[in-house]
Amino acid sequence: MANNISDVIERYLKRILQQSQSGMVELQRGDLAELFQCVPSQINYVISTRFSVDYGYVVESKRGGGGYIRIRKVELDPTTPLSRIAQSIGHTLSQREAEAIVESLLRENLLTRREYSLLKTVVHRDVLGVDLPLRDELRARLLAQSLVALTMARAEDE
Amino acid sequence: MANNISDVIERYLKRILQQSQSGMVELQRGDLAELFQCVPSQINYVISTRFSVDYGYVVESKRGGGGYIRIRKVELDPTTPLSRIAQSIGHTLSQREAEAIVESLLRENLLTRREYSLLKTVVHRDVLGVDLPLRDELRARLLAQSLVALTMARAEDE
DNA sequence: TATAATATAGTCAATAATGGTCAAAGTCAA
DNA sequence: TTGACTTTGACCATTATTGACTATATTATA
Repeated sequence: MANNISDVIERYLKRILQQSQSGMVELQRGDLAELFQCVPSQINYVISTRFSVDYGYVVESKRGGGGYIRIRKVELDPTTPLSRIAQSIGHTLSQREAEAIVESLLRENLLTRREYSLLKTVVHRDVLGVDLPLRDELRARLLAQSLVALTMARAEDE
Repeated sequence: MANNISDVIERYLKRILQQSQSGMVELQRGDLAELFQCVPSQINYVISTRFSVDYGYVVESKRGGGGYIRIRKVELDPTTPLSRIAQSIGHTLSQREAEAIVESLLRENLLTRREYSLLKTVVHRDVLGVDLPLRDELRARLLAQSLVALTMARAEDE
C-alpha cells in the first residue's frame, strides 16, 4: 500500500519472520536503519506501532556492544479469558477491583493457588507502596501485563 | 545470537561447567583471555555480570603464581530457598539482578514456567514504569513479597 | 631468612557500542 | 484545515571493552 518507509520495514520484517523456522527475527537496529536509509529511531517507531503485544508479537532487546532487537510472533488467542480480561483492564485499577479479578480467576481455575497468591501480593497497596493516583495506575499495568504473560507462557510451554 | 565476546565466553564457561561432573571449572584468567583474544579484565567482567551468586554460582580465586579462578554452580537448598532468597533481597534491586534471581529459581524448578513468566513481567522496568530510584525499590518489594507469598501459598488445589 | 623478581588476579574509570525516548516538524488524506 | 500518522534528531540508558594501576602469592636470590 503506502509508500512510506514504516510500511516497507514492516513488510520486510514480517517476510523474514515468515521465512524463519523459529518464528523469530533478530537484528541490529543500526543495520536495519542503514539498510532502509532511515534514522535508527524509525525502527522503534515501526516496532511500537506494528509489533506490539496486541498484535501478537513479543519484542526483546539488549543495548550495548553486540546489542540486538528480537521479535517473536506468539500465538495469542484473544478469546482466551485471561487475555480478554487483561484487555478489559483500563488505565487505573483499585485494589478492590484487582482482588475481585484474581479471585474470580482462581474460582474459574484459570490460576493456580500459587499464582493467585502471588498476584494478590503484587496488587496489594502496601507492597506497591506509592501514593495515589500512581498506585492505581501501576497496579493496572502490573495486573494486565501479568495476565498477558500468563497467556503467552501457556503458548510457549508446548 | 551474541556478537559480543562476553556472551561467547559465558557460553564457553557454561558448557564446560555442564560437561564437568564436579559442577566446577577452574581456569587461569590469562589463558582464557588469550583463548578469546581479549584483555584479562574482560574475564572479570563476564564473571561479575553472569556468574554472580544471584545466578547461582560461587567464584573463588587466588592470585600469584599458580593462581586460578574457580567457578562452582551451587544447588539451592530445596527446603527453604524461596524465603531465604526473599530475605536476601535488600531495599533496592535492579532488573538485571531480579532476572538473575528468577532465572535461577526456574532452573532449580522452584518456579513453574508460568510463575517465572509472571515474575519476569512484574520486575520489568516498562511495567513498573516509574523513575529511578523508586523503581528499584518498588521492584525489591514486589519480588521479595512475591517469593514470600509463594512460600506460604498452600500447595496446589487438586 | 629477607628481599627481589615474577606471576597471577582485581579494581576502576574512560571510552565505545549499542538500543530507547520524546517532542518538534513534516506529510497526507478526509 | 485539521488530525492522524510519519520522520527526524537531540539527548538518554545500558552494556561491553580496554588498559593503567593495584593487590597478592610464589619463586629465585642475596
